[in-house]
Amino acid sequence: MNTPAQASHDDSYASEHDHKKCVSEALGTAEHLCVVRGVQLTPIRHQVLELIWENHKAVKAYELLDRLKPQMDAAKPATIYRALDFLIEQGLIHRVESLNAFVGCRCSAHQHEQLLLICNNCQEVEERSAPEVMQALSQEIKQADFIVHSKALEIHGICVKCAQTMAGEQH
Amino acid sequence: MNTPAQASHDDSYASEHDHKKCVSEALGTAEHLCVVRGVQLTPIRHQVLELIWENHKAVKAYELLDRLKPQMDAAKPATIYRALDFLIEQGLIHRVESLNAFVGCRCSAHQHEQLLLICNNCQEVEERSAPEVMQALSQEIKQADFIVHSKALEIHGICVKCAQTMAGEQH
DNA sequence: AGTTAAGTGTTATATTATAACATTCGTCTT
DNA sequence: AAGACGAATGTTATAATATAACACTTAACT
Ligand SMILES: [Zn+2]
Ligand SMILES: [Zn+2]
Ligand SMILES: [Zn+2]
Ligand SMILES: [Zn+2]
Repeated sequence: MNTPAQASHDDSYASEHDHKKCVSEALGTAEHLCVVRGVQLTPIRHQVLELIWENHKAVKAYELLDRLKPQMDAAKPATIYRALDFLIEQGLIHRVESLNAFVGCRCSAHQHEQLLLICNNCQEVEERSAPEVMQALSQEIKQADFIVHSKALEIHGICVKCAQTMAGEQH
Repeated sequence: MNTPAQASHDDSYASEHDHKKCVSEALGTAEHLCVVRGVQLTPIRHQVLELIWENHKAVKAYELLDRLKPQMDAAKPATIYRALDFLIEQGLIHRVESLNAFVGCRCSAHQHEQLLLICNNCQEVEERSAPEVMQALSQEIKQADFIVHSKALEIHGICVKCAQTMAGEQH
């Protein structure tokens, strides 16, 4: 009937925020946008989006496949990749190029290209719209006479929570 | 539909600049840096670096392998990946995350993290140090309390030469 | 009914990357 | 000289990521 064990375990981010709200907002926005756009958020696509939103970590396609199989025995790589293609096209998830992985997008309704801060320790991804960076980038690209199709702006490192945890453990 | 209308000769960039100079500078710098650092630019590593520098396009690992085989029949995937790992560690090449490909670095001796402008038409990659972008990025990352390990800043689109070619062909 | 387009099922394969262990070779030690 | 070592490479196998190709279903439209 429901899924009680969602935000209770090792999810560090979830321990500090109301992740159910993240999920319901993301799914609600996705459903709304798909209706408005006249595209189909089919059961498979919806399930994959939910799986991606289990947490804020970047997740691999084959890990999603493993997570989907219990609910859908017929799931194959194409099942996942087709759903991912759709979700990316609709701007509902980000592909994290430097990890070959995927993460839910919190800004589906607005501009989609964001700066991604990717923690090498916990795999969580923080999106930032970083307007000053984007402004400087526009200038730079204009100077280069380059016609932009898409941007991948990915920073790897240690997020603030992991940094605190590590500091507390003092090596 | 329209045909892709690629640049007819393989080396559009080279037709407009002295590419031999690019190569000799890149190899010279690499040799020098490796001596200074006390690391070995072995024959295999040197050959792979030369192959990467055949042009300014992002090149795939298995394409390099194919190019290496005539010179080195024993070449296997590990041969290439080990050489690439070394060249990346030494900052002599960039890994283009969004293409799973590699390109020579023109700034080996200086800072290595650059903005990459990647042409979807000709695959050439332009590096730009983009100081204003980097400055804004530092600010943004600082605000996020994030500890940076590495950056992947990749813009896809159409380079100025391809744009001109396309415009000349009047679509 | 016939046609079409989107979505999915299914099988197979292509592409990218790493693991694991053996061998070679130069250098340092004894 | 013999042995030990570490770096690089040789070699085999496999893991991980992604796409191609074609069949089938469904719903909408003609
Ligand atoms: Zn959340
Ligand atoms: Zn973290
Ligand atoms: Zn050149
Ligand atoms: Zn181009």
